[in-house]
Amino acid sequence: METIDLQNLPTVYDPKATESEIYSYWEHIEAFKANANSSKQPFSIVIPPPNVTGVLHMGHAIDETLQDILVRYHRMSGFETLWVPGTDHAGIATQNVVEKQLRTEGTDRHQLGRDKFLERTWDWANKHKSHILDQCKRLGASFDRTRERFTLDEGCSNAVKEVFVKLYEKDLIYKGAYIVNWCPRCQSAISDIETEYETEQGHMWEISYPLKDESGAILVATTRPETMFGDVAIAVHPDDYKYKDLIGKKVCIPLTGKEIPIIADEYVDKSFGTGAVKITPAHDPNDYEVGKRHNLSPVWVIDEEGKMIACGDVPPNIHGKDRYEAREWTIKNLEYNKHLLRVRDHEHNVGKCQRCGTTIEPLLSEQWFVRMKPLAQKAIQAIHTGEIKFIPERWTKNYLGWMENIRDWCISRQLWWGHQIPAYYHNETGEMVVAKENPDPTKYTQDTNVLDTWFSSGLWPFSTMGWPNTDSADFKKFYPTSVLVTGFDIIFFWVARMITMGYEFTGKAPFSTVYIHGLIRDEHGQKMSKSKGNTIDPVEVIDQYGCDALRFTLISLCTYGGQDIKVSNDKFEYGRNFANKIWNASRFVLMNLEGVDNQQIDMSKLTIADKWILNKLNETAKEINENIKNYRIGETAHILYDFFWNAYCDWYVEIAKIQLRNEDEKANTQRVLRYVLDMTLRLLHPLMPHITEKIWQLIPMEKEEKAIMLSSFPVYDNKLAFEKEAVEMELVFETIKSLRNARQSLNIPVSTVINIDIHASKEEKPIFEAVTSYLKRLAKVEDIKFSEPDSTVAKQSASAVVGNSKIIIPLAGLINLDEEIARQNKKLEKLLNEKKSLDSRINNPKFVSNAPQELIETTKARIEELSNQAATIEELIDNLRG
RNA sequence: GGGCGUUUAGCUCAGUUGGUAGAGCGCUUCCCUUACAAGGAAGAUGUCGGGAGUUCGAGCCUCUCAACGCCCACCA
Repeated sequence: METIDLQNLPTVYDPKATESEIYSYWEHIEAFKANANSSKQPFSIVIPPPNVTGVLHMGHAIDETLQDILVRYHRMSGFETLWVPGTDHAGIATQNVVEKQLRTEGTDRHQLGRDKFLERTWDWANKHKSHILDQCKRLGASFDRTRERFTLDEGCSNAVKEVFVKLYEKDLIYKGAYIVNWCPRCQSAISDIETEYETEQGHMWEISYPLKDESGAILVATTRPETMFGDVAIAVHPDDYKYKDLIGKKVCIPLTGKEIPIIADEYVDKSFGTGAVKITPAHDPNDYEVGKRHNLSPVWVIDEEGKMIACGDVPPNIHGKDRYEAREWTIKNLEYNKHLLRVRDHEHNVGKCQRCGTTIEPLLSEQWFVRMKPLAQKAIQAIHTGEIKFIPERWTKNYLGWMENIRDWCISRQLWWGHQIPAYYHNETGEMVVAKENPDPTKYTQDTNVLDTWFSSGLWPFSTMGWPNTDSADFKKFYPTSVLVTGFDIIFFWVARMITMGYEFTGKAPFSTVYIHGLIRDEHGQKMSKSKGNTIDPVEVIDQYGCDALRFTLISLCTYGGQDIKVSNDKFEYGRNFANKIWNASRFVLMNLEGVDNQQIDMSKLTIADKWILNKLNETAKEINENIKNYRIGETAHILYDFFWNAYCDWYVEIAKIQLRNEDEKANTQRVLRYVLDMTLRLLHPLMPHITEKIWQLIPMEKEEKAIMLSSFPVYDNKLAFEKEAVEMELVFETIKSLRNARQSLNIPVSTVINIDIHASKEEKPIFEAVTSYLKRLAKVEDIKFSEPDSTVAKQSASAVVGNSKIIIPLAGLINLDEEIARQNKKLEKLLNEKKSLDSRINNPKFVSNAPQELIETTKARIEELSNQAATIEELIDNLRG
């Protein structure tokens, strides 16, 4: 990197210029590249692959940032670290996008044909594939682009075929006719979890089905009258006395007159509706089960587009009509023919397609399924054995609940974009062969269905590592991965499937930890969505505030409990301001490192303040390591913010200004300033990669690595523990604050010179003597005098009681005595209040007998201190009244 | 119907082994002090949702009630 004049750095941090420069530098030195042949301990993460159709949103921002923090932390901590990037082909979503394009061109996929359509979709995917990962680069993601994968690439496709064939051979995949959730718009089956239920205001129609023998009628309640033409029976509860005599009789379907039986089945709830249910096996999951029990053949009346089928069972007037139009026609005609006896408003839940929002049609059709129950066993076991743990823990219950009640997974989709099912049918005999390759393309035709997108995502942790080649270097080195980071919304879709597939095919958990973070919401707590128009574009935030500001803000909002995170645009000022603070403090340090040597800190020449900051840095390093290891990432942001701003900037840098003017202390102070800055930047680097790298490159010192991201992460070091000085400095800070407080509340202008007289206790005197230069500058004191603890106090003095000493500010004629008396009384009251409550505690015999000894000791000591201070203040007040 | 989460300063939220509450923003006062006004200094502000219990001691543990939110199941 070019040399820069450290004296003339801009006063405002410029993230835009910095970020692109720094990211290119990392790419240039290949800092993200993992080495599968390394002897270092591995740490690996696979990215939850964003959809190729996607544009970066806040959910990616938080997810990628958390992963990047873990990755950078481990890389710096000596692990061979791999973060695999990639994208998901997103079956339905992508096909929808391309189909939409075709529609605007006045054509559709059927006119184009499968091959041409796929060609076109591949073009589109290839064009967009890099886009979202390039956007992730703006987030500072340190993933290894040389290992970028796509769920539909050759390797993943090979893994998919391998898995499909193996599962089929073990009878864990089967083909069968079942009621599935059918989306009439996507024209495909979708899985149970792709179906979202919404409460809708509907109606309950009560329809009278006349008995064939004309002895009466049976009243049936339904929310979907248009399906009545597919009825094959009316069911009642076997014990329902109302209907006992009707069981076995026949009724006629109104409007068509088709005869169907009245049957008895336990499924019917006597108390709901009329107690009689129409059974439509082809269009309702429960009815299907009833139909099967009673050997009733299903009758299809609604087709794959949601239109009424032109068959003998459906009245000709509605042949080919949409299901809702058919409903209206049916109701009108039932009413006209006096078959409709009652209509009630009825609130019910309606299934919707997750992708397009279209109301699902339960449809009996032939699909491919994965038998999940046997596969789930190990995935459940893994939680109990602790092989896999969820963070936060509460998600385990959620996961287990789903796993233990898991149902078969419908994996076939009637789409073109995706992994085509590796089943082949003989053109003449129809014989089916399931194999990785077509046994004879001249004789066999491949199944036209493709697999659910999540089928390939479920293999992601090992398909990206070269599996099924278990000898591949990446698989051997980096599988199983270390941790999976994602939002709770895809625990069932994705996490659960990776775990089941991982165990089945690699015999191992694909990761040992699942780290679940909250969802990003808008400032009102609403989920962000394009349709609501309440999204915040991370790229815009980066342009406005900078990537590190975005990252730091988001991270600081992450709680250990994984609560959802509400953000609004201006929240990012928090991170922006912090970045700017880092920049300016660093700028100060760099400006004052002129002529600095390459020496280490001289530990024999440390001042009390040097020891305090080194101790504090050391404690901070310890806490950061612990918190990252425990996935308390939000906490690391708070700790570092507090350390850098409130300790390093507000106190140490201010004190360093004094020490730098002292020729004896200058050189070592420079080294301490530099060392603490260096270490703090390293601690901050995982959170704020760009600014820390930028500044680190500018620090004049010998560096073991080319980049901070490759340097070693600070850990606790015994040599830097200075507990005694840390406590002593607290007294110094309290003294300075008290003096500032006195000046402010007594309205003593900066221009007025004050002197102080320290009546120091024997133990505290050496501390005050060591820091007179700090007191003078930071508390704006001209002259400092020391007196014996019990010396007479000058009349008309303001004062401050700290520790066991008192600081006297003689101010004859300058202050309003009543004001000072009031100020002291307020302080006194505070002390006495605290003392009172501690007294009542210590006077309680039960407390003394039950509380831990250590607490009793500190309570006693505190009471002692409080009473001494209170007595001193009372004396001072008397003196003022004098 | 089952499960989970939330309720703490005006706002947004932290607060894991139970020892009398913190941050950011906002607010008040002073300050352009040669790193930073996106800054510095000094301050004010809380019966920790209601009720009961356990305990020497509860924001934290137990029970209960209330409000809001989410997930799962889904009776036609």
